[in-house]
Amino acid sequence: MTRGGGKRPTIYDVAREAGVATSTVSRALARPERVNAATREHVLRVAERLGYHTNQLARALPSGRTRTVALFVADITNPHFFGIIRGAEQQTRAAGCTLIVGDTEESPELEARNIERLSGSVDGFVIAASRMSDADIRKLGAEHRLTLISRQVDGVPSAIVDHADGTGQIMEHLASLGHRSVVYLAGPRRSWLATQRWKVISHSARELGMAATRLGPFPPAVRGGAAAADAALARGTTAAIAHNDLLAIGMLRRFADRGVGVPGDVSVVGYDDIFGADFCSPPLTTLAGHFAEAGRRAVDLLLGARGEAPRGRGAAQVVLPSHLVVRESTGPVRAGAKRPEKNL
Amino acid sequence: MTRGGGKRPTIYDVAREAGVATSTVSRALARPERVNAATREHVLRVAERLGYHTNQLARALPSGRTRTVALFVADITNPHFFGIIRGAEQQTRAAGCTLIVGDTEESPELEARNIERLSGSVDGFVIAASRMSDADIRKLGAEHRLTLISRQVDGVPSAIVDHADGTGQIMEHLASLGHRSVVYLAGPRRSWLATQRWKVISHSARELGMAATRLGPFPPAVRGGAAAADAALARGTTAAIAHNDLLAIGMLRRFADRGVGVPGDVSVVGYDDIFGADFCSPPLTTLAGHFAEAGRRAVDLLLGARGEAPRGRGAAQVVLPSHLVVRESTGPVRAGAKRPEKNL
DNA sequence: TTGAAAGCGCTAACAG
DNA sequence: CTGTTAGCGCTTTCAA
Repeated sequence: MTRGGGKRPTIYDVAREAGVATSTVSRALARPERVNAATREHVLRVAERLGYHTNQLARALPSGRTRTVALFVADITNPHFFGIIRGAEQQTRAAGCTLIVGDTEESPELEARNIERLSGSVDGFVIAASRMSDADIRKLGAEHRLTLISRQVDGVPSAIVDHADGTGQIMEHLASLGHRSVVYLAGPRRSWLATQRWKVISHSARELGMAATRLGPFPPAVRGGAAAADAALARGTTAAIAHNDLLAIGMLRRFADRGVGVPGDVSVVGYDDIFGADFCSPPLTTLAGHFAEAGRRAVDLLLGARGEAPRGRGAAQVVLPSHLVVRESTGPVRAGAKRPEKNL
Repeated sequence: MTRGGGKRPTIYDVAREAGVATSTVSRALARPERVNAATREHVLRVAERLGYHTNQLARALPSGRTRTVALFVADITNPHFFGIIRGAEQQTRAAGCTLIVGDTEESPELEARNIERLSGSVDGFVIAASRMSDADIRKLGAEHRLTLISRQVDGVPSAIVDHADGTGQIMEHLASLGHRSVVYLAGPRRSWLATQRWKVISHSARELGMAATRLGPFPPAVRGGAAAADAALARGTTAAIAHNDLLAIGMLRRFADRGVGVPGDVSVVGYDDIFGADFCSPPLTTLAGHFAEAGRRAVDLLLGARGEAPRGRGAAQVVLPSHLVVRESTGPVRAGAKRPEKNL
């Protein structure tokens, strides 16, 4: 409640004024078809006149359905999550529900605590880029309605953008440009994406006859870029794949400061195609995906829309397509470029 | 409620198990000082053992205090609002409350509807860049707990960044570079900021002996940049002030496409210093402010923290400092630059 | 300090 | 189709 000068009218007020029982008012409001058309009209008119609005809290108490869903993101500062938040917000609103957003600051403890705190006040949780362990997520998934974004765990519904396939695209792109070595600047240790991506990178590298090195972890933010760029340089690689665009942009800046040419001396690739990826210098080659759509689907999954499979065994695992956006931060290996050093 | 395999324990369960009355349990939980230390300990231990968690819904029903605040932003896509959202989220969480965010899509109707819908489910509202009329806001402010961000209305608490003073800084900066004319690419018609800024621009222009023209409105987004840039060009101005950084970045892109030099042919200034303003080309001169702090203060105002003045007459109007970040999108007028055309 | 009991506003049987 | 009557889980007088 915000504040009622003279108290907001309740169904009791409407009932008295309309000369009917409260249950009739309740039905007229929530189940119009189960009330005589005439009385319904009458009740509605009285409610209107009194300025009645149903108290969602009171409505939720008996049923336990709050029509609210909570979304947690690992870092609300990262533009990448904007798309997810926006999609989730749209879909939640479309379903007549309300969205709560929380920042878990890359902390699995904070994730768990938030869920604990909000449990009972929301109908379910959507977690984007969860840093919790598979086991903890599975446990939480058994106790609460829960869907994941950018993370897959058996038995828990999820929506991700196909970064595995996308990472393959990145590797082929680099190989076709003549790169013989690649460095992956990894994200947080607990990041599931980081693990998955490295798997694909190292596997593809073997197939393509390239050398691949994993460095890090680095904070997936612009400020992590300097250290990441320096580390990549120390390896003498010709191609660097950053954990995300934020890190890539930070690297671009560092390379510029150090007089290292991009893509002349080194090619740089990012993930997410965030706002700014198209106008940084040079514009960034990056893996794009419909993250707003991922947000929407995750909410759908949670709310049980679209006839999506339930949780537990056979929980729906939505995989959205990704595509590589080639811009100017990647290019052919320059003739006479340094040979990659040995993969330590 | 999410879902309880075997029902979540209630204070009744705890009371029975602990051999006390429910009211004692309630007190032990909410007013520890009003219960005997020994019984309190005992009750707490039992609650712990049973895995009891208070149902916030049930707690809110009698009191009407939901410990939840709603934040509405005009466009959740705009990075500018990220800072505000983040600050609001932090402060809300610090106060032990929960934040709901909503996108009002630049629509005053949607603002009003959202407030109506959530009224009763939240303790108050924070609206950033409201598009409603002063009268409507004042009315809403009388009926609900409400604070504003980037908008001032008599009698309603608010937190803004000092764009009036900041706009003066912009004008002086341009004047000192030798500009004799300036164009303001205005934001949405209903934008209070747009009106305020134009007032300062036209006033400063008179004082500084410059010509000033207002063009627009333009959508305050990157996509609005092309039309804005073309309009500015048609005026033959040497300096353009965009309603926000998004629009400015869009203009930069258009100028580049058309071969117009920035700042050689025309200087460009934006507002907000959003993510990306420092690495677009050229890096953007823009008015910066602590928007996260504005978000924090707005929540403080709402929750009545910091001993801030209440609403009504003398409602607190927090004004945060702004400062001009001079980058490379502004520069001296080139010798032999086109003369500004007559101000129509 | 503790217990009994009356709600908060709405929904959902169960009768009529 | 409509009214009566229990609750939902917690807080809060009012007594004891």
